[in-house]
Amino acid sequence: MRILFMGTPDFAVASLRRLVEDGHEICGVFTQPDKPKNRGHKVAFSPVKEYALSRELPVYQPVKLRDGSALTLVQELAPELIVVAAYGKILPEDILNVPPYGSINVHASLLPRYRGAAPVNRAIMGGESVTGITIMYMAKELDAGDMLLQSQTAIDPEETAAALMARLAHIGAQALHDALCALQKGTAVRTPQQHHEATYAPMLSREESPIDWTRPAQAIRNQVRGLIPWPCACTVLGGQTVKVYQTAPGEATDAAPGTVLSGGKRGIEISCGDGMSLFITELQPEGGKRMTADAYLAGHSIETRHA
RNA sequence: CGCGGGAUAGAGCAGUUGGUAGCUCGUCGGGCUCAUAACCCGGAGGUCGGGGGUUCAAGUCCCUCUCCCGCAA
Repeated sequence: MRILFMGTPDFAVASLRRLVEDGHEICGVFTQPDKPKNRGHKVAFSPVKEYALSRELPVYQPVKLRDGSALTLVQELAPELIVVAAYGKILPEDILNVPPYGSINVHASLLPRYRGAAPVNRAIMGGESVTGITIMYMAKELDAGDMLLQSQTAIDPEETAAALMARLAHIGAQALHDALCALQKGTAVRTPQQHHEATYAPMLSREESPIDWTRPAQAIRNQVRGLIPWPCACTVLGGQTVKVYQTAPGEATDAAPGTVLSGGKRGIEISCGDGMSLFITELQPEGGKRMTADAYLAGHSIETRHA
């Protein structure tokens, strides 16, 4: 099939790669414009752009989609189908309606739950034990279109958002493949979403990083897992901000939330809001590298209070 | 030229006004203990990121290169 692909991060690359390997004709790849990103002010290409360039696929990086020129471009590319995976821009209806087969989206949640920009992170932060991929037709309202198929997977209790995201990228690619097969055979079924059960997964923000130790231990552990690799949960230890990468379950305690109870081989034990503690087992101080709590303790003294 | 922190023993850190490098953990050997994520004794391990300069003397001061990281985007 002649496909116009739109995506930006690694999650989207898996789907694009699968389309290419399945022999589809990729008439164009839309991805977010290059922006000054890293330290310094170096511009970095999106993972999708990197991959597209390596396959010599035509890359387009429109800044605005509603000024008419993007619509004209899509019409000129004349795709039979548009496939979107974590593109990061809202598509106007007139563009969605260009291809005869319509426009479909690879979304990393079991819709109608977790509609929006950060479904994987929010699912983990919400303590979910199951999530998945939904392939759906795109509609005017965000992530509200009719579903083509879903594929679910269990979330390991210790799995980080980064790890789950990588798994879902592959599951998504497979689901996309299956959906396209159904579309081409004409066996695809449209299932409307149960809109009243919809929940939303808004974009993550840096303000969600600081750990609130008055929350329950498990909620904090979910926050730590869910915010990896960005923005990461953080707290203040000995006057300096540290990112918390991994935690382990603790024990019952009656200490005030946020109290450092111990520091040893099991990690740095801190009391939480529900009478339980947790152990920080892996962290990263400002300006330092990611390290185990054990290593951190070798060169930092423990203080008994923090923010 | 966006702001800033850092590079010292396998790991994490100290190192004062320049004077031949120290701590914690780990590691090796020994001891103690019913036992230990415990404790005691002893040992090994570093051309102080690379290059250049100042000096009688540089981890420490100056210049430069490379790499790592936090913030901001």
